[in-house]
Amino acid sequence: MSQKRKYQPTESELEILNVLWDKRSATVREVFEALTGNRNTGYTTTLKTMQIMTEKGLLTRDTSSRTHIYLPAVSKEQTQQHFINKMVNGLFDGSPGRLVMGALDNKKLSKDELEEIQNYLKQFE
Amino acid sequence: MSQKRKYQPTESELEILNVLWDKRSATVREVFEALTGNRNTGYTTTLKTMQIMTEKGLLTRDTSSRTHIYLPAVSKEQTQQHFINKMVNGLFDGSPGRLVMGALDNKKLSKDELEEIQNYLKQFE
DNA sequence: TTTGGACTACGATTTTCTTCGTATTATATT
DNA sequence: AATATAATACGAAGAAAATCGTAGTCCAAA
Repeated sequence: MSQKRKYQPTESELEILNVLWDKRSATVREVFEALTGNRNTGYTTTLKTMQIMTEKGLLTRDTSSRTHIYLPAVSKEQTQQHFINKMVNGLFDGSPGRLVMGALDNKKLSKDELEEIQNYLKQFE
Repeated sequence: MSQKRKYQPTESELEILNVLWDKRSATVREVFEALTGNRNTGYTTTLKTMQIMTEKGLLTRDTSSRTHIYLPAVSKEQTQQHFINKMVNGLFDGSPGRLVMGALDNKKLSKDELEEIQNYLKQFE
């Protein structure tokens, strides 16, 4: 029974998580730097959001030094599955298969990716 | 160039759209009835939300009778693609293929659905 | 014809998310 | 040592979403 988490990341929290999933761990400054380009918000916005995420249990942090070091407390895969389920239930009549087919229809799907999927599918046979 | 819609449905707007996509058209009362079971909100909440959705251009309505009749103004497929793209960008590194594989990993995927996907994939070869 | 039920309109409240400014403290540079 | 730089904490404003209550209107049944 996969215990349902109380808090799931919001949109801007997801952007922060993406940075942390990529870097494994980072300071607020590093996350902020990685984010500029995408977003255009102030440093304290990122700080505040990461503090809230820590309260929510989405991040953990090492506060032993003055400059705190943050880590993701939720895995990317776990989060992906949550949103896949949400999408399946909310938009694909509860059928994961329909989501798969919807994603296969996606215009941005490349030949290479299609081939990769073909191969991936073999493992289910 | 698929013109990007100004408004995309929120979560509770999506629930309403699902009813309308299913029924093709419905009154507020009918939507409300269909929703009880899922949600537990008052009638005027549904009414208000549907009025806002009409302002946003997500619904249209026939107001010639006292009891208004609502219709979806956006297609399900179009909406699905929007959220697929959003998910791909926000959670799957911009790769639709990874979303497909994530959805294939979904526990609730049945044997039948897998087979259906296998067949569906053939059309891309 | 009166009255009760069902409908719409709309303002207002609550909650959640996002953003920022300011105060305070620690560190580093001159 | 003094000052500038950079970090955290925190309150609060702003915006969007969700919810509800009430007022007013139409219609049908008694």
